[in-house]
Amino acid sequence: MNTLAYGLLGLVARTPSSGYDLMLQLQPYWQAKHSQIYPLLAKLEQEGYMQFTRVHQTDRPDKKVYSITDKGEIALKMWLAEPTAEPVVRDELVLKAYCLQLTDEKAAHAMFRERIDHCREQAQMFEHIMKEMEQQTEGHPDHPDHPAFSDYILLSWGCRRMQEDMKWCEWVLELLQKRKKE
Amino acid sequence: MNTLAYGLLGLVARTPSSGYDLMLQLQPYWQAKHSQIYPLLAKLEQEGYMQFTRVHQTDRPDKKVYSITDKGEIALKMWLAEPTAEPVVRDELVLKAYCLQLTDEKAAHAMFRERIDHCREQAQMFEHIMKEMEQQTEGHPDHPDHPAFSDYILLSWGCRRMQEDMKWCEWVLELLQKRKKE
DNA sequence: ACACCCATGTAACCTGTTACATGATTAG
DNA sequence: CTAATCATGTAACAGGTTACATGGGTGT
Repeated sequence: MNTLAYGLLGLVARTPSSGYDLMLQLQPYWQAKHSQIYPLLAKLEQEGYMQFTRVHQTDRPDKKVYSITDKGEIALKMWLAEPTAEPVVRDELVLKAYCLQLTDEKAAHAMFRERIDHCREQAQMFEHIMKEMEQQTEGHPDHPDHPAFSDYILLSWGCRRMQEDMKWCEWVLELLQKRKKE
Repeated sequence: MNTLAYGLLGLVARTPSSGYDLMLQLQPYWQAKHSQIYPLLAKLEQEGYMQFTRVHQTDRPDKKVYSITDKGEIALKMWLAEPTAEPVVRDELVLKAYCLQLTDEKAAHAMFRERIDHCREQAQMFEHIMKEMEQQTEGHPDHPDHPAFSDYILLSWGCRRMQEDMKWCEWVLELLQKRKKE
């Protein structure tokens, strides 16, 4: 049982879903490809943490809809009580930033511009989902008992991260401007 | 040649260092254990990107001090011009946050408190190094031509990230307070 | 005496990515 | 007709962690 396994358990505990759907839901918060998810789901099912029902679809391929079992829910609750691992961040841009003196202004500028564009895109995506959610639920889901509460705090996390990353890049670009002027 | 390899190249390009030292320098920005670094350095040396000299020390074990070669510097500059990969973040706390409804107040509270403490510690570490740097260089290294400029922007990155993470956790804790009151 | 820091390395294992494979439906 | 989306899977490989292994010096 690794972190990804618990992440999947957490998702199916809320809403029974197919592997494909789980992959898409998880993507913004834990990068994992389908090739990692499908075998893991099979393993979790074999070991009794999940169960699945084959759902026939006419317009689309059939799918396996996984749902959590009692054993799965117990394991999930135990995981939640365990100490949390520290986050792992691996950002190539940070390593590149350390080598800024080896680049020309143009390349340095492009590097941070690209990241800013990427972050803006992602932030807008998060914001868009949040707005949709607020309309659907008719109000701000900022209360812990609101069914969409955890979705709300996760979206906020993603949005904040992107905005902070953007700010840092913009700050670096401003400092880099000084090179030209002086 | 993977990202870690370029990260190591970037470090030795600035200051020739031992594997042990590289591991420590890299830790805050790219988590890698010595067991990954040592074989990689050997490979980079064999392929001509780095060279090393064995340095004898009386009070401590001997060390291999790696420095960059011309081939290494060319490869490094080419990497800098290539498009940058998107950052990878894997944070167990985010997955746990999605399952908040399955936990009691105490566990939820502890989860975020622990993270806040961790972030504060890290942020203080970054701030401390920044202050030391400012004293050594006698002034703010916020100019791109300053030799400590890239260290400065990396430290700022680390500091900002920790502060933002803390803010998010505190925000979640505030929202969780509502559960009790109402 | 025991633990920690410095310093380097290997081996086994787990995690995650890329590529291979299939196939139906829908949108441009 | 071509590309994208939905849907599931396997195989090979790369990246990263944990454990094993060694050994001197320093601090408590």
